[in-house]
Amino acid sequence: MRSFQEQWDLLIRGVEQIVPEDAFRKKLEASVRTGKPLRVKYGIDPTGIDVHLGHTVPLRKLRQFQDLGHTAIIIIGNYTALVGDPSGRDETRAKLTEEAVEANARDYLVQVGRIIDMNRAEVYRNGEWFGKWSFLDVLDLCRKMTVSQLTTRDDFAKRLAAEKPVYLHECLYPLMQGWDSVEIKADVELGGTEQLFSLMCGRDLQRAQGQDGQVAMTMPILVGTDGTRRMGKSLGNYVGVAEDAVSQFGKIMSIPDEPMRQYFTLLTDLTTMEIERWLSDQYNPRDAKEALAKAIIGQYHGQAAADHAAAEFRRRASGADPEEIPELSLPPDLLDAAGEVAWSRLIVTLGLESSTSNARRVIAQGGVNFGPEREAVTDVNGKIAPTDGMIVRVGKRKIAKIRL
RNA sequence: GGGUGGAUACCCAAGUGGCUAAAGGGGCCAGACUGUAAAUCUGGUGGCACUGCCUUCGCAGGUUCGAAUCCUGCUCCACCCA
Repeated sequence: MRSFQEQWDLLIRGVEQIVPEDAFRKKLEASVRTGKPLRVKYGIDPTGIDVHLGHTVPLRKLRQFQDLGHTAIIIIGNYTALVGDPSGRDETRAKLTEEAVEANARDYLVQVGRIIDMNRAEVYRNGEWFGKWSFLDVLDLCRKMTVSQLTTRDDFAKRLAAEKPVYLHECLYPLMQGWDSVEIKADVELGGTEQLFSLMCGRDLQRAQGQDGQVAMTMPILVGTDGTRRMGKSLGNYVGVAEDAVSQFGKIMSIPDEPMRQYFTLLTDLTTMEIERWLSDQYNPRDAKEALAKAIIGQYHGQAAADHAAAEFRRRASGADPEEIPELSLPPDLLDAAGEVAWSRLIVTLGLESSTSNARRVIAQGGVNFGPEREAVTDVNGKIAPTDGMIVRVGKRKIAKIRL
């Protein structure tokens, strides 16, 4: 086992806050001294199915704990998912059916396995204990928190101020999450900064049960590919860990320059010195971003795939056609007696635009060309006699090859 | 139970009888430029058999030459007072 100082230095990297820091120091020291691993908890609500880079921030930290010999504990909030976590939300989450939750949970665990060593991790569903509770038990749990404690929460306070609804069941969420910590006797709980309230709730509940309260370790919220809002599926600004390398590469290259430091720090293992070097004036930001993308993608697809994705991206950036062009057979009745078809119709048939109106617009904007010579299509009402193998390009990224 | 405010295009949000396929912003798309699918600038952004036609402003009716705008009923949402 590594020394206290070594562990400490590694573990605090990228962390937003440790509350209380002092308690963490003591726990870690004790662990080093006794050789007893810390029990580190991370909870997930199985509400969606795409694990994205934002989720990997606390997960990577959890993996770090694991690599230092501590115990990773994943809590699947199958019961809490039925409630809906209000944290950081300005709206109420939709509730899910139990079957959907369980399907999501299984899917989640597979994806989480890309980051966490599942062979060494403990996994629990919080329905394991909450499923056995009676209403009295619930009431008893409710005694642990006051309304005013709840309303001091930023997200609730905001919603109340904005005259948006706050439902009672949402108020129970932090208590449930906190109780999970009691059940598994957590030493540390990881979460995003918006989770602090819930994490501290767990500490309070544990102490009320006579346990040594857990330490809350919060990680910064990763900004999405738009560079402004948090990464999230519903915002469409996320990079999924299960996506193919080329797509991931493109998305990472599309982030603004500003969040590069955050991405480097939270999503790669590069040392602080290496990161600072990439961000210094001696490198073109494009090259730094490429290094960033490679470092991230390598973790999920291997270095070879990452390099390939970079090469592929360069090809496209230089205007060349991608290696693989989707091919599509045209239905025979598409062509008229003269063997021709309207450009707008062809573009829609090839799936390059969603409507003829859009197709016509993009033609009018000079965004369509075809064939090896990249002959431009200029006439909105124009027709073409398609030939086998003909390539049609719309905009910079959309392309298709015709099969007759 | 009583009261008030609200429901407009992908999202936010103007519009309260005709000039409204519907302001503005975001997002998205295209073009230019470049350091990249960054930034910046320009244009576009309901559909179609497209110099025209059709459909859209919570739902269903009604008034009117003409309605997102007025009337009636309904549905949904929020807040306030009890």
